[in-house]
Amino acid sequence: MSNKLPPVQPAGTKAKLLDAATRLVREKGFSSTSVDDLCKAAGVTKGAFFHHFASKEALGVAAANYWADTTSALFAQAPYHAPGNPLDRVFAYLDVRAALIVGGVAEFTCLVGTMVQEVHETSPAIRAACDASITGHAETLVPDIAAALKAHAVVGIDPHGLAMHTQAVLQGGFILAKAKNDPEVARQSVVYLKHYVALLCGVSVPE
Amino acid sequence: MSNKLPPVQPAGTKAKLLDAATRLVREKGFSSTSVDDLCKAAGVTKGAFFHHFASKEALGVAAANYWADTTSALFAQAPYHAPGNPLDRVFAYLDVRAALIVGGVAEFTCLVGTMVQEVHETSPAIRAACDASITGHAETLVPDIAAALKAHAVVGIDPHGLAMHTQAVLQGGFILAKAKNDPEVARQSVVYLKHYVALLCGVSVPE
DNA sequence: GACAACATACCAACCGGTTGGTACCTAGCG
DNA sequence: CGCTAGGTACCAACCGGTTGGTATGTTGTC
Repeated sequence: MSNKLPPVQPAGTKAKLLDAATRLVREKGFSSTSVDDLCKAAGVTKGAFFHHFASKEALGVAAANYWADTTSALFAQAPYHAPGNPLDRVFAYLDVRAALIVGGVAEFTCLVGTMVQEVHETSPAIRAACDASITGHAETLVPDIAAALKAHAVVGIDPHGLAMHTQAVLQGGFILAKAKNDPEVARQSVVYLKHYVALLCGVSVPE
Repeated sequence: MSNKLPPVQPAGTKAKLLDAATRLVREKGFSSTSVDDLCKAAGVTKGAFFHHFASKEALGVAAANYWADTTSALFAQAPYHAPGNPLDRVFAYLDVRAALIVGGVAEFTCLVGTMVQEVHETSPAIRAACDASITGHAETLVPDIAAALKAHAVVGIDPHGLAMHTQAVLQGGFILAKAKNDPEVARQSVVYLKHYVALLCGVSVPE
């Protein structure tokens, strides 16, 4: 009956706070989300909050890292790695991204893109964590992009730059979706991006 | 010597507040910019603020409209309308946009893109004003885009959709520039967009 | 003397953060 | 084995400062 595992029992106070942050910050922004809001949403007290995080800024950094972890796990097991052809994997990635843009705006938008807008000048630590999340994800696309460009003899395009460009299109689509309160404009931008990749590689856009 | 024009004399308290908002909101975000901050930056008292604006939210709406006015005046007199060829005008527009992406992040980023991220769910009035600013600017590009597509016999592309896509690329570039604290990534995304337009129209990218 | 354009002083609510304390688990010791 | 020392996890109450907003007063102009 001895239980040597982590002493916690229900779901982890820290994780509950991080989950609450992921939701609330995307709804209201970082600075409009108060520590009290977070605690209430997570069902914990403020004492517990400051036991786990030295400051609200520290929670911001932790939330960005948590976001990087959960999204990279999501994309690692996503079905877009299946195609044998690298270009088809790139197309499949963009299809997955477009398919994820559904429902309420706060549900499909990017936590770190939202946070970095607000705090890029006031919190270097959060800014760096958000940058690491975005850039780290973009880098996972580079092998497929590089292989696709090479296979189609495309020259003069930097795979890293194109990977960052895909993230720019997604982040910009999120902003437009927020402005219009409608996901459609963001999905449409992914279609234009897919079209660009197709033209670049000299193939017709699939589907 | 009788002056029947607006009774103001120096530079306009309202305009000073709006200018301060344009600067501070891009630096710190909307909710982190307090009414006191705005007043101090504009050199006016809080009584003056609430004389001109019913609430902080009302200032947000006014700032979005002010932004729409000043940027549309800027782009109306920009040199990209000169070329006789519509496609060249589109390229020139993108060159102008890229050329504007210089200096500190808060200086070239978009006020309404920043604001709408934060308040899209909490302030419908500000959200609508930001949408009007972005969409209104995008619509000014439609005639040139439509003419360019027609001149090059491109079918299946909606000029309105492509115009919105250009704004998505710009807004996304701004976010990446904030994350990296470097304008270069935003300029680069404009280059990819220009490349897309060139491929679409079957021409080589100029310069 | 009516009215717009401010200024000054103030307010209740809320902010991030701190305090002192409690409950519980584990390690070590005799 | 019992006991205690120390650490982790958490809580309720509180703190000084800041928040958006207001009430009231003053000034200059038609």
